[in-house]
Amino acid sequence: MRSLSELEGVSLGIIYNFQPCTAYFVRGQLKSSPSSHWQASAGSVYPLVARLEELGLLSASEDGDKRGRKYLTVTQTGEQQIKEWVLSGAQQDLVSAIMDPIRTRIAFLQLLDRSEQSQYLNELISLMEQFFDETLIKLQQSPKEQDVYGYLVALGAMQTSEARLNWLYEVRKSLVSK
Amino acid sequence: MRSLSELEGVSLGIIYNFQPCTAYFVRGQLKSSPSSHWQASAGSVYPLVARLEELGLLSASEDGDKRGRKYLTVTQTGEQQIKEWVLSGAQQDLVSAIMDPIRTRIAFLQLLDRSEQSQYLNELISLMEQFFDETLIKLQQSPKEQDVYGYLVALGAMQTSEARLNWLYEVRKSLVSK
DNA sequence: CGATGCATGTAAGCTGTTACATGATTGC
DNA sequence: GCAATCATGTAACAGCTTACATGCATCG
Repeated sequence: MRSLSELEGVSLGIIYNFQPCTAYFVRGQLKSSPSSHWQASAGSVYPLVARLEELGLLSASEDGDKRGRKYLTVTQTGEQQIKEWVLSGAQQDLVSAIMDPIRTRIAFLQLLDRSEQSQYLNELISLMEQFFDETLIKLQQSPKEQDVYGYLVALGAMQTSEARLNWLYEVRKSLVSK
Repeated sequence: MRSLSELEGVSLGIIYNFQPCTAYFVRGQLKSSPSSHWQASAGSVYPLVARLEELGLLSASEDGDKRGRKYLTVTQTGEQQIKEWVLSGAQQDLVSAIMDPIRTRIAFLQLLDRSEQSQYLNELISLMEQFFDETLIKLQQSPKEQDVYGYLVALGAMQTSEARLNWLYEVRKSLVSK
């Protein structure tokens, strides 16, 4: 059986953690996740659910309630597949591949003149500080004892964010004093 | 004019930094970039170059040399587009959206039993240490005076990597001692 | 003279996006 | 009663991947 894509993996995982739940709920979880990378549009999630159902990884309640809600649960095969997906993290490319759109752009900062550069960096730093504060608050709200895994994920998001922010300070320092 | 995708942005940027150069060279640069997220298969780069040429953002030497090489250069319009792409980094979603496949998987670690968890975490940490060492070496080889931007990118990759590794240590600590 | 690397490209297929369309329920 | 939110889905399209196909150049 083919391996799951990232979106398939997280989606199945979310369904597993909150089952029985709806596809709509999964979308909400994805949107509010610390890595807000997941846009999880309707056009991706519903076909995805249909796909996973056809593969026998999850089952849906027949034509839902009067409101049209279909409740999803993960099958045993599905559970096994999530495990394999989680374990597939232990590969060089997944460990190394951390893409940062800001870092990517810094490589081409020389295209801007000096004043544009410092203005841009100030904007970036301001936005990053905002985001960092948000992740800090989310972390403090995250109940450490109740859901260790959720807490650890929030902690990771916060620490990565902190590292990026500190790096941006260094970038500004070396480009301004240059 | 529509805005550039991430891959289009970096590719144009690379061509700008190294022009005149070939599409093949761009692929090589993408592969060796610190964010090795970019796979840059032939099937993506060549159509991309054709696309950007049609948009008038870059121009290619007519049917290349005997060896078939086509040299690419960025037009003035293209230069302006890179600038806009760089500046487009100052948006909340780009500042926040840092996706980490490892962090994503930790959210579902409870599916593994205790011994599987610690074995998995040890594997991850071992791989991360390897990758961190590599980024450190790359950073030390990166000539700080000659190419500040390249140095800063490498520095960012190293610091993010360091933060992730330290986070993984904390994850292991809290899950083992639990 | 054969393997490896340089260099170009195409075709099929999958996944995801945007935009649209529909209808029930809840709260003001 | 109307707006917002819950909830499902579809159609067109874009972008990227894998796999394939081709040919020249260089080095041992």
